[in-house]
Amino acid sequence: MDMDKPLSELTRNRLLHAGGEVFAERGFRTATVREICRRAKVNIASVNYHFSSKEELYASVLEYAYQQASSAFPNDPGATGEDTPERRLHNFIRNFLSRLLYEGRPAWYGMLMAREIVEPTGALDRIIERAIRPLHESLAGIVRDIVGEQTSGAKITRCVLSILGQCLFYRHARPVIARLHPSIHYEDKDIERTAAHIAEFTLAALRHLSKQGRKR
Amino acid sequence: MDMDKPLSELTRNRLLHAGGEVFAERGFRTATVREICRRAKVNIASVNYHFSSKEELYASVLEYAYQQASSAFPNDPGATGEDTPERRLHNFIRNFLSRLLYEGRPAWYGMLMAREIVEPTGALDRIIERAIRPLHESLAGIVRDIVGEQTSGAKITRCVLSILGQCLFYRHARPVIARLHPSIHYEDKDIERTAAHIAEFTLAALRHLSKQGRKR
DNA sequence: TTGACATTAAAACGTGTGTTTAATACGATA
DNA sequence: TATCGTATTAAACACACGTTTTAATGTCAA
Repeated sequence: MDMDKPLSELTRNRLLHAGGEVFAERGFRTATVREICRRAKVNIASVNYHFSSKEELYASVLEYAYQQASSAFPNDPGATGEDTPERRLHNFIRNFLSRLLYEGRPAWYGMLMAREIVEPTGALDRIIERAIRPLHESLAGIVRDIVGEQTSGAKITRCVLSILGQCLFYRHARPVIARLHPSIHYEDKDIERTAAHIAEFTLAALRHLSKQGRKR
Repeated sequence: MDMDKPLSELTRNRLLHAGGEVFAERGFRTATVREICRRAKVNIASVNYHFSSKEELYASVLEYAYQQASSAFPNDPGATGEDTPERRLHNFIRNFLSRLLYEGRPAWYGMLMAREIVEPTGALDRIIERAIRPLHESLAGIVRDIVGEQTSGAKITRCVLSILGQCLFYRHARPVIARLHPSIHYEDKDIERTAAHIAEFTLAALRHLSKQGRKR
């Protein structure tokens, strides 16, 4: 989408796109309507005309980003019935990381979700039901397939949180990681490397739990 | 410290304490000087008189909280030479979690640090050198003792990030976890339970890596 | 008691924010 | 072309923020 051609674009769409960028970069609170309008090259009153309020714009951006993300990054791309649970776990992790760390339009939702987790707004409940809970359940299914049915639900929950925590840390602590470990990058093959580590670390833990479960 | 006895307290200390609370709850940007002064029951100009600016107050709060935290939660309490690396890891995790999740004065630093990680301010570099890097190195030492000297530094770094990510997730995603898993609480024995899980999960992964290392 | 300095307080300042208002422009239709 | 509904815009509003200013008050030593 070319921002230099105002005559060919609808104002509303431009606000959605600029809003996606700015909210993803800054989060809801720090993002300003003026910055969004500046990027969209529209008058500041347009936000209230088209969206009523900054909050409604944010809600609409979330909806739009969700639609975009659903097709670009499905939750469980490996669920073809042919992959092993181990492979599905690895795919899940790589997929989730890509959403969080990739910097382009389809990544808005991942970034918006990561921000919402640590800086909750009124939209948190909707994001939980729309994205986080399904994510959690999908991952829980994979974990259960690996550790077996004898492992308690509470234990599986803990494992899911451990996996999500590892992944999200690379998003949330990015400035810190950049300072402590400049060799860790965020291009495609680095995301692959990160996913491989998390998958290996996690699989080892899950196999241990699987054996633990079988001892009872 | 009793906020209802203004005559017995110095204004500066009251601002430090109220600032500690508000910055920990809200983060630097969202915290307001007016809220801090309201809690401290002092006039708003006092911040500029005693601390020059909101930023200087923040920096002083960090310093004060750091002093408090250093005695209450030493980094490696198990380093008496008698504990096994496995036990030291468990102690480290429990200790770190306590800092992050316990809600009382000594926890300010952990909470401030957790916030700074996801919402960096000008104080980030200082916090990295003061707290995060030492934390990282301490943990890296423990990890190395478990996996052995043949494991690469890069791999150890990844493991450290995996451990920190698991712990910090409970802090950063607290509102989400509260909604998805209301049975996960944050009292002392719950922190213990969380630490036990993370330690078990992590030890299993590290033992796997230890064996991997020995195969080469 | 006086004077110097420190501290506190109220009011105001300067700037930024999201929102509102009224005027104008635009596009479609009769 | 005129009319009407919609969209856009500039200016203003109301409020919040961190900071400054100024005057009053408190404290302490001589």
